[in-house]
Amino acid sequence: MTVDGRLVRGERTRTAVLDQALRLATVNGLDGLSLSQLADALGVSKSGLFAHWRSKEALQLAVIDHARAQWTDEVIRPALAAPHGVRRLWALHDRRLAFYEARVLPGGCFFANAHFEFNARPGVLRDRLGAELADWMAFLTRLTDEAVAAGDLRTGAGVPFVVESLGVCAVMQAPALGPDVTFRHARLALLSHLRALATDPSILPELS
Amino acid sequence: MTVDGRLVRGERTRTAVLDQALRLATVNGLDGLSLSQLADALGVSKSGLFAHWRSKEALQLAVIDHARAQWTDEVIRPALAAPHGVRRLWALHDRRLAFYEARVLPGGCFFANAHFEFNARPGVLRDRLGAELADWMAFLTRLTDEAVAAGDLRTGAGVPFVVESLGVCAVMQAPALGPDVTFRHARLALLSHLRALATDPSILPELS
DNA sequence: AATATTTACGAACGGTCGGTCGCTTTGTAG
DNA sequence: CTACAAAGCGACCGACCGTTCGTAAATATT
Repeated sequence: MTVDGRLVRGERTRTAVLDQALRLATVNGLDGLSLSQLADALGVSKSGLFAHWRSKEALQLAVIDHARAQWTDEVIRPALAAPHGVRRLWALHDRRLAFYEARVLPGGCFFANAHFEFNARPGVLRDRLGAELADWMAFLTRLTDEAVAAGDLRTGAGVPFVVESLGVCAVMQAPALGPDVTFRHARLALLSHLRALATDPSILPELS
Repeated sequence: MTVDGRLVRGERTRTAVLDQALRLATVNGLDGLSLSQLADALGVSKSGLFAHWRSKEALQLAVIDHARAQWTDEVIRPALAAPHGVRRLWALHDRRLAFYEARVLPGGCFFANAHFEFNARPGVLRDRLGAELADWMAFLTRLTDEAVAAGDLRTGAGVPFVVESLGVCAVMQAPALGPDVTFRHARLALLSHLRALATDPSILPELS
């Protein structure tokens, strides 16, 4: 069971390209992403990119996959370390905002940017992004339902929408209005919203 | 006191161009806006546009002005017809969502799209958009403060951020998750949030 | 009537875009 | 050693981009 050195090299290159492409896409847009700029930033040739993806659109779809994997690794998985219930919901929000604050992606949030970029441009990319959004909201709904089932929340109505709203608005406002005040608003707002619905508000943290 | 026929013609053209440019910008982005497409859509020549704006950037700045004027006319002014206090705050949210629902702009919300497009691209346009956002949040804060001063709300802390969050998230999700359910979520969420803070929740409407 | 200004046009420019083609290099397999 | 496949490159293509220039028509001023 040996490995093909050519394939591992290809895979390594592909990962490096997707990392850079993801970062560039958050700055210039998923469509504004230029293969020339991408190749230059990586020190490879533009035509070499076509050895890995047959078209720009194929690469864009791969970037979406890559972004989802990163989101899962750096936001969802850490949040799942929190105990079930409303604390896990809070952990997800907190972790998400920390992801934005750390400026992992120079353009803030890949998915938020992409949703707004493609919300009126029919095609494969928009359909794909729409499916990602539906998945994400379903996940938020599941966490909310679990918090209700665990007896942490009196009701979960509207909670997923509020969680998503505060996260999206925070990443939109942070560059213009300042990250500190913006993310603090986003945390305080969800804390107070969840506390108002919680059977035991004391299990939610106080902000320092 | 006669008028110069050349100037009125120019002004008429300028308005028509900005109308179309604003619509196109919400679809392809303020930067993705192409002068060729814009000229074709209007049946004028591309070079003719340079008689009115010296560069694409100058036109983009004019589009921002135009978008602000439209927002004032179609969202802010109608909302100001509501009585002072929390009802005016609600009217603003409701009117804003109605603006989105009516699909006045095919791409939903010019400013939300533009904020996400430029949040990592330094330059005149980003600075200008940032100033617009600060103005808008200051306006929301003023309306909130008035609602507190009128005795309608026990506290206004966090209210502007929540109002903005729900509006932005709604226009982001509507195309992918369906306008009806999305805007209903956005309305219910703010209603319940405001009612929880209201001294007299009954002055806020029930959703049919 | 002569002149100036505003509006608008067509043609052309240099530059960048996504994409193709033929080739070389690197590594695997028989 | 040979044959093959994956990775990667440089040159080139047509299309579109924002912009400039010279010009013409309409409308104003003198």
